[in-house]
Amino acid sequence: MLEDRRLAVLRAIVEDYVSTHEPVGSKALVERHSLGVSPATIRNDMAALEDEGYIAQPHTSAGRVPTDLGYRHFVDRLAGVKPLSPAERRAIHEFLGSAVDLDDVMIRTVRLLAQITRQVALVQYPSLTESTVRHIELISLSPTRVMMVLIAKTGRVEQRVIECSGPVDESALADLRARLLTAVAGHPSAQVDDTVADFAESSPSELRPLANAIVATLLEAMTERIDERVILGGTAHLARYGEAFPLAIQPVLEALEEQVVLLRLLGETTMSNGVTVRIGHENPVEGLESTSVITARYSRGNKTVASLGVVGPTHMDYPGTMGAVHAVAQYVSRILDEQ
Amino acid sequence: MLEDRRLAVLRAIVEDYVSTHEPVGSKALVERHSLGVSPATIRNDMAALEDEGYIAQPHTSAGRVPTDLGYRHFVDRLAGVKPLSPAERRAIHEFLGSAVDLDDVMIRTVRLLAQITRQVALVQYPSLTESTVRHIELISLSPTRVMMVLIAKTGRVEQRVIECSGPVDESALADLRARLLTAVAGHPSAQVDDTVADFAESSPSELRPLANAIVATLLEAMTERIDERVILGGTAHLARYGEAFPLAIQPVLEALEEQVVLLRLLGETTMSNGVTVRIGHENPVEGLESTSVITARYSRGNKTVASLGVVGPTHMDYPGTMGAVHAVAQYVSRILDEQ
DNA sequence: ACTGGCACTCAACATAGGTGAGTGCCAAGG
DNA sequence: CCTTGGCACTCACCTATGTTGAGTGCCAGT
Repeated sequence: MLEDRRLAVLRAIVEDYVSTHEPVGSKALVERHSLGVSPATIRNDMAALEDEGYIAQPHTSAGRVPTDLGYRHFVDRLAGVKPLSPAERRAIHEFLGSAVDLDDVMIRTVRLLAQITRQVALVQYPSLTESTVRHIELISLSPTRVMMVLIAKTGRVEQRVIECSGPVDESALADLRARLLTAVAGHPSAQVDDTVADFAESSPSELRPLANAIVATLLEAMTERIDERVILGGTAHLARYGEAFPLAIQPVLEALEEQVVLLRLLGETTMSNGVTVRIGHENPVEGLESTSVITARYSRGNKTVASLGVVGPTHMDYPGTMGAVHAVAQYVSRILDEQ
Repeated sequence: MLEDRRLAVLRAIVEDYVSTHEPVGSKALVERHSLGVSPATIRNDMAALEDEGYIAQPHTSAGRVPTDLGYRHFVDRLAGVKPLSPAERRAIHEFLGSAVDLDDVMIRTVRLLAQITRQVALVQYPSLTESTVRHIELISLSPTRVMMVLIAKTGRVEQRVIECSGPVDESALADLRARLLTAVAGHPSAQVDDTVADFAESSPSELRPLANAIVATLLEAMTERIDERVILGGTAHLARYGEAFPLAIQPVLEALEEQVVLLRLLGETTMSNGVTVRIGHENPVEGLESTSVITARYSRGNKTVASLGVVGPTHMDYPGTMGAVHAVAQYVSRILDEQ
């Protein structure tokens, strides 16, 4: 009972602070929420909550502000995930549905997520690794440069430029291409290691160095992980908080420019269903101590392939943002299945 | 003579303001530059310069600040382009030289440019349109979905998903692929319109709708302009100016999120050699009234293909930035030639 | 347990005076 | 005609000094 009210007070503080962005005092609380007790009682509860570390005072004689721990409690116990309105769901579906290729899906997703959450959005490319080779093309760019284009069965395309030690003529290249194709096409990637080695050994000795280079590049390209790419959108939303908060945007912008950092943020998305919330100092990244990161996994078929999410100030609307991230992840999964 | 000194004063004002970011007064000017006259004389010159619109006072009894017109004059008549140091040139060459493919070149370029200018960098993808088809691959993703991968002779790769009205079996697809390839491979794009129409007409009637869809997608993909992509880097540098200046970052960040805007900024790079500078309100873009944009074209072979540049506050170091943009454009051209 | 009352704190706002960098103008000198 | 020192003036900026009021903690009374 008593414990119940304390939690209600914490919830009320978080909600008020998120909407007003100003420290909330006992009097304002009883006015805005019907708690049925007097400000003095609330003050006692607040003192207790402060002792337990859920809220803090910026300075004496100011209202209270939730701490990271307070938000954590709010997210874990007090708040649900706010579902999107039908209109929003429809808009998402239409917007993502009209994407023409994978790049387009990714770009649209990041824009969409940034727009509906009004926050910085991150989207990781789906991992499409294990795949058999559909076609390989060798293109002579200059006498000593060959470009290899690899098309996987899933539709992934990789291109690489290979340096040759000496000039290579077209007919030799055509020969290599034909033999390479029979060596790898259709074979699952596990077998390719072997068949491709045969290809190199069976090549005429004057082409041996080039064949070896091709094999090396091919194997590297096949294991290349496209899901190491993360795209970013909505950075302008950062400026909204501007100087108003202990959210100096410079370190945040700097952190978000590092692909490695973005991967780390998305990579630790643990919960396989639902959304992951990392609050303030819980973040494993320097420069993002006063931001929260909300992520979700998305899937293709029934395998989870990658993550997406948003980065915003710790005083964000958690239920709404979690709902949006969750919904967008679902819709992306659906779109990818259709493709 | 008199005119000469006035220009020297303008130059001194621009240089001081750029380095201190504070309005510069007559006394400070004579101290920092050896102009050989007294502050009173400078005051007269300043009054004249103000009448002509080159400088302005933020308020009465403050020093002077260059106007957009003042910067324009400075760039056109007074400043040279500061060449980079050998160390910087070496660093550029090494950094760009180790790129593995086109995407990598672009990404490295944008990072490099942002880093050395300490400003927001833009890089447009090179236009690689006019090109003959090297190979076309049709891949069945699901019974009613076909993916087309198009490899151009220059190494450009485009992929498209095509919806079929009914299921298509593998053998029919193999047939289409073979005939499509003979119809377009090696033909310059001008002829393809015709040969490809023949292909569609000669297809068996049950495949006619699919063949037509393929042709439509192919023609669209061939005219697709890769140079409509612009990548962005170094946005964190915007925050450095922060609240200190009439450079509210929000509108700038917003503007820079629009691909269309970025294209417009880079697209109007007129001077075929050297660099283009657009100052403050000269910019054709809303939200960038208090920024300057410095761009240069880069080339492959001896054709200019696209532009790159930086966006920064009007009070930037013009000679240094122009030198950096120029040098990077040159090095990118060189790298592209080598590939 | 809850509540009303009360003294206390302190950021935020406002007001007022002082300081100084900077200006424009002018009359005198090259 | 250009330059210069002198001088009165302006005004952003800083500091000092109230004043206010939202908010608190504590306590005695229900």
